[in-house]
Amino acid sequence: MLKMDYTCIEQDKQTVIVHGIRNFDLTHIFECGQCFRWNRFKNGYIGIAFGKVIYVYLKDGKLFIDNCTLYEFNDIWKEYFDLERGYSQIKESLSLDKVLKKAVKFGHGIRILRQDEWECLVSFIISANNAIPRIKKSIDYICRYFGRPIKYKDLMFYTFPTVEDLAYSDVSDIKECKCGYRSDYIKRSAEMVLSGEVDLYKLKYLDYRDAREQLLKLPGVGPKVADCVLLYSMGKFTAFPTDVWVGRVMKQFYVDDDMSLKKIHDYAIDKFGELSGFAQQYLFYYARELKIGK
DNA sequence: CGCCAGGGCTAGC
DNA sequence: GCTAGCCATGGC
Repeated sequence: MLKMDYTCIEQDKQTVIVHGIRNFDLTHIFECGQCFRWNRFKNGYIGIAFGKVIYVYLKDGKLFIDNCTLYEFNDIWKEYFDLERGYSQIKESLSLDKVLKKAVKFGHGIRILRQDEWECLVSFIISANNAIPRIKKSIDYICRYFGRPIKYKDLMFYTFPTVEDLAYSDVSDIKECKCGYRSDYIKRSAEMVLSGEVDLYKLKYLDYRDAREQLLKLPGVGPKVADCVLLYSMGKFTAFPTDVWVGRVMKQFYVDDDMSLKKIHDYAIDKFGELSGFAQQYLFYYARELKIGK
């Protein structure tokens, strides 16, 4: 079993080149619903995370990360892209299940990103009862309004605002970012994180249950949003975000049509165990791309 | 026009 | 513990 999904790296001017990359497809990674700030650019994607803009593309079986130093690769992107995890074994285990075998084949290059906790929290508060294009727009507005500008290739990008930026903001300004009734949740959650009432950046050291319980104290955070934050920013792979799409695909292949989302969630975690989060991600991408159950 | 979108909050049981 | 109605906003 391979521990890593790359072999070595080299630097060429402002680009880090990652050799021996496997189980890695940029479209799968960025279009499977786990992140909202990456956009197609030339042969790859351009985006911003942890205050840095990068342009990533695959060529000749190598991953090119432009606008990146060796230090930044090791400090940020190696973990962000979860490159030290071997996905082959995960995919093999999940593929013992007939349905997941198809889903894994369909989204073979999916990797679960390790995003910033705060950005992830706000993003998925916005996601509640919302449509993905609108979620992306609202997050973009928030970054333009409250974030810090960064220039790259004569293009302007904006960092995600800090906890303080939003805790001290005016709710009406958040509303101007088209966040609707979620604006107040964002402001109040920011205040609770800033005060330490919920110690957001320590939650990754707790187990899944305890970290989830803490997240559920935040306004705008229910079971589904909490699981997204746990899975996409804290490496809690027992999380199984159960939204309408996952509900549809589960009802199509696994459970009765009238089962509640909460029961489906519990059923899935019992079935997939430590691999629940990976299973969810393959199933979500499969279901949404193929519009299963709709 | 009504319905839906990566749900959560609240009231009522 | 569970469910029904409500919620901003825009695309269809």
